[in-house]
Amino acid sequence: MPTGTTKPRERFDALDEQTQARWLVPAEAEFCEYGFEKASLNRIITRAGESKGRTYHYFADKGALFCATLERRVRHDDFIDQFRKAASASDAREYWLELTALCARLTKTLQGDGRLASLLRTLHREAAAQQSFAEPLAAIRGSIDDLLIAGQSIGAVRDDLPITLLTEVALNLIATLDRWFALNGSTLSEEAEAALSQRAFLLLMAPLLPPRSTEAMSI
Amino acid sequence: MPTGTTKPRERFDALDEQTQARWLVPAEAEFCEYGFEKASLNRIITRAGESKGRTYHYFADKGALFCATLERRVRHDDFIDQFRKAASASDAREYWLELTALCARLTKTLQGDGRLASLLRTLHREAAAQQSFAEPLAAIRGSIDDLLIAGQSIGAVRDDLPITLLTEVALNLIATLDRWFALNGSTLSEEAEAALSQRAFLLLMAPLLPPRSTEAMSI
DNA sequence: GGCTCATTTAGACTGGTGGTCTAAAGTCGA
DNA sequence: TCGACTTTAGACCACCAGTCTAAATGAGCC
Repeated sequence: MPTGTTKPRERFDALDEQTQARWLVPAEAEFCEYGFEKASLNRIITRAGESKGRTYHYFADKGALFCATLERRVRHDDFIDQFRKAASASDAREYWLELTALCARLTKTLQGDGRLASLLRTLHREAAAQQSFAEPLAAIRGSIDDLLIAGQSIGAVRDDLPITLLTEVALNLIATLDRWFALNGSTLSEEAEAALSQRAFLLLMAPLLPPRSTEAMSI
Repeated sequence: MPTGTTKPRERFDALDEQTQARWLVPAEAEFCEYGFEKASLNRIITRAGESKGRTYHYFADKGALFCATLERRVRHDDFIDQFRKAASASDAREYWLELTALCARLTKTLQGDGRLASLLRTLHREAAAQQSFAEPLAAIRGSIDDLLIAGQSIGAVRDDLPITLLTEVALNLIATLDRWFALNGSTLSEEAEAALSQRAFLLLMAPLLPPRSTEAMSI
């Protein structure tokens, strides 16, 4: 490493968009096709028409390239607004209606952007990818934490279990539903899938709602 | 390959237990420490004091070795009984009590056998591992399908969503809970963890129960 | 014992991996 | 024009999973 003033990441961010795309376009294609571990950095470099030295000058490692690729696709600004809106709901009904809308929008976004969906699935499946995306991921978890805490304060979300556990459950349920529809959606008609997808939201809601008395009894 | 009569797997199964252990013991240690992808077959072979030729004579590939390693640890006979018992419950209350017991037992088993827990977590996390364990995994999914269908017939389990979706959700919830406790359990006292773990079972139950009317309304 | 033929075995070898290193080329202020 | 620093190309490294060849071994059979 040089005198220590600039890090690969800063150097890359300073590049103009077009130059950045030289790596990010082939990288996205590669990561979408092969996932993280099986993606070949050598192949990406070759397809980018770049050299190894230059590549490692701008990226600390394979994970940093994946991170940059994912960050370019992800546009969370709009979602943050909807998060805030849901968090400021004044009763349980409004809260869950907002979350329903948010989820529907997420679904639509993923359906409209196959590349993003693919990268996110890779992120969810591969531990190595999660590691390189650790900070953004922690921020997302934090946002969900906040959202659930807001839900608790109006009685929309159970408060008999640790927040981080609920967040983990919610995050993994979303990923599970997404994956199931990605695998099984093709066997359904367009409308059937939409209807089912809406109903499947109940699966996400159910474990987050305050428990019913009958459940508590049975333990 | 030889005349085609015997396959690597058959050859390995024909070996006596002690000889099998020459591979399986170091393989288990390696897979537990590094997971599937990052485990080094070369290292396993070296630690086993075996040669590459002999190893590939008994195992088709790295996945086959992982499969054999996992199969040795997994003792599902006893669980099958409990599955059957739950499936033959005559009302919802009995059904869920049985499942509670089954889950408690699973928890205890995993706590008592760290190696098994580690291998199962690897299986859940890494797609490549799942691929080599595909048939057993399909069998497990089938068993859960059956269990849920039995639950539906006595009104213990919702029937407004595809069974395979419910199974996937259940399987992933179990894995999520297990992982959360593996990561966060150390910060809890023994009793607190046990109590919490029992309460967390509600998270698994909730999405499987027939929906309450208020939920259905809010959609 | 010998002969034959198939199986078993050791380990060199292959084409790939992510990542490092060196030395040349470029850049820029004085 | 010099010197100091940054950027760049690509040879190189250790290691990977998996293949291949040629020697060793073993089982029947004479």
